[in-house]
Amino acid sequence: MSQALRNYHHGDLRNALIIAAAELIERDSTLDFTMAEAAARAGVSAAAPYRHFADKEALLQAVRQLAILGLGNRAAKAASLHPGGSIEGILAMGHTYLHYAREKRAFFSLMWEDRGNIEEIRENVAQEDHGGFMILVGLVKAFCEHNSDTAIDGVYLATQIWSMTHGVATLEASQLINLFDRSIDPEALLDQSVRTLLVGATGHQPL
Amino acid sequence: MSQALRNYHHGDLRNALIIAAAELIERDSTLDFTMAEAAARAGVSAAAPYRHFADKEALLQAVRQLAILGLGNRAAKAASLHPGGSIEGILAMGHTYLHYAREKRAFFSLMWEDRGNIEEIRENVAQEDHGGFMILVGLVKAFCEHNSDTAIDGVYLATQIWSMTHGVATLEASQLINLFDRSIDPEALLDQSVRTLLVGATGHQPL
DNA sequence: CATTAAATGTAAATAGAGTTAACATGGGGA
DNA sequence: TCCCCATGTTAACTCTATTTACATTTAATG
Repeated sequence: MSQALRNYHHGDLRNALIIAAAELIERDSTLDFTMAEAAARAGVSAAAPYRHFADKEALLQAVRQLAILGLGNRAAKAASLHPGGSIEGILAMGHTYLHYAREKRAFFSLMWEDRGNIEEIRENVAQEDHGGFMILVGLVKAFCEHNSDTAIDGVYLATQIWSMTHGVATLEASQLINLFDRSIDPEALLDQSVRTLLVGATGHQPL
Repeated sequence: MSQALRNYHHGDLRNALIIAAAELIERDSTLDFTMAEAAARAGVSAAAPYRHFADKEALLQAVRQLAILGLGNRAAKAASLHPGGSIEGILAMGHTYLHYAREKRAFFSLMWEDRGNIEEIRENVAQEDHGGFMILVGLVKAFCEHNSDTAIDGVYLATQIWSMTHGVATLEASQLINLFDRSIDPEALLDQSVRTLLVGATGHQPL
């Protein structure tokens, strides 16, 4: 099977549906596209998707993988722009996260949405490095090696930083980050917090 | 109008619906109760709710207020158990938050869900102190007065702490907080992070 | 190469949920 | 007391997900 104008058998419907769904999510900035519209966009009938996905959640799950990969790619790109072991690389990861959360609002929320099957997720997600978390761990470890004498648990510290970053991103998405002080700038607040966490962990002077 | 067995006119349907919805959310730990079931539970027909709420989102909004108040009450209670200016009070707020997020999963996610109307939310939310944020601000300010010479922006520092706490709570809810290290304990990680943020802000020694 | 089972599409039906429309009731003020 | 309006009711209506029964290829098999 080659390209577009196939009759009856599409040839690559599964992927076409994932792309169609992603486009609709992108277009409307919401997750409530209809299966029928995704199917139509892929050029098939409304029932066809059910040959490839058990239900809408299964299709969303596939899009979720895509979204997580997308964030991971951005993270990798951001990290590559800064010298290893530098704090700038770590801060850039945070900025990338905030930027993604803003620009890809619906995809971002899709990522953290309720999904079932803990263990299955755990596997998928771990394989994909889940949006670049291991990249952050690498940056954190490198930073600590350059800036601390004592051994530091990179995963632990990275989890602290991720939590902070995720908190800022989600509170901003809920329009609550500057509920009581409109002047608060998410990036600045995050940067400062991350610096503090790094200083606290390494025991060094302010950066 | 007095109590229960009213015919035709319910008497207090609006509140009865809010309670019914909250009960269903509590029972199923999910937000997808049906309007019909909420109505039935309140003893009215499926169309009756629309005399009091424009749509399901409006009913959810009312429940959301309740949830936010509930968290605020817990926060107030937690704060009252610790001496003013102590770090224990601040840490207890975090524990309360994590506990609420676990115990009232659906209510918790409802709080941060997409809702429209930014400015309206801002008003409602600010009036209600949004889950006890101002209590946290008070605790933080008191702490800083006891532990620092320089002036500290309490709202800013409290926002950092809230972000951290919110990040831990939401990542835990998504089962991601210990994705790469199953031994991570959310409370411990949060406590440590909050201490670091406080130390960083006050410039004092580790607590 | 013909046959046929498995995979993948289609159209039409089903079912559940939100929401609206048209009508009913009854409590409270003029 | 009477009438209006808020509040309920029942019966549609619409939109979606999903299933069922049937159609068409593809591809493996003899």
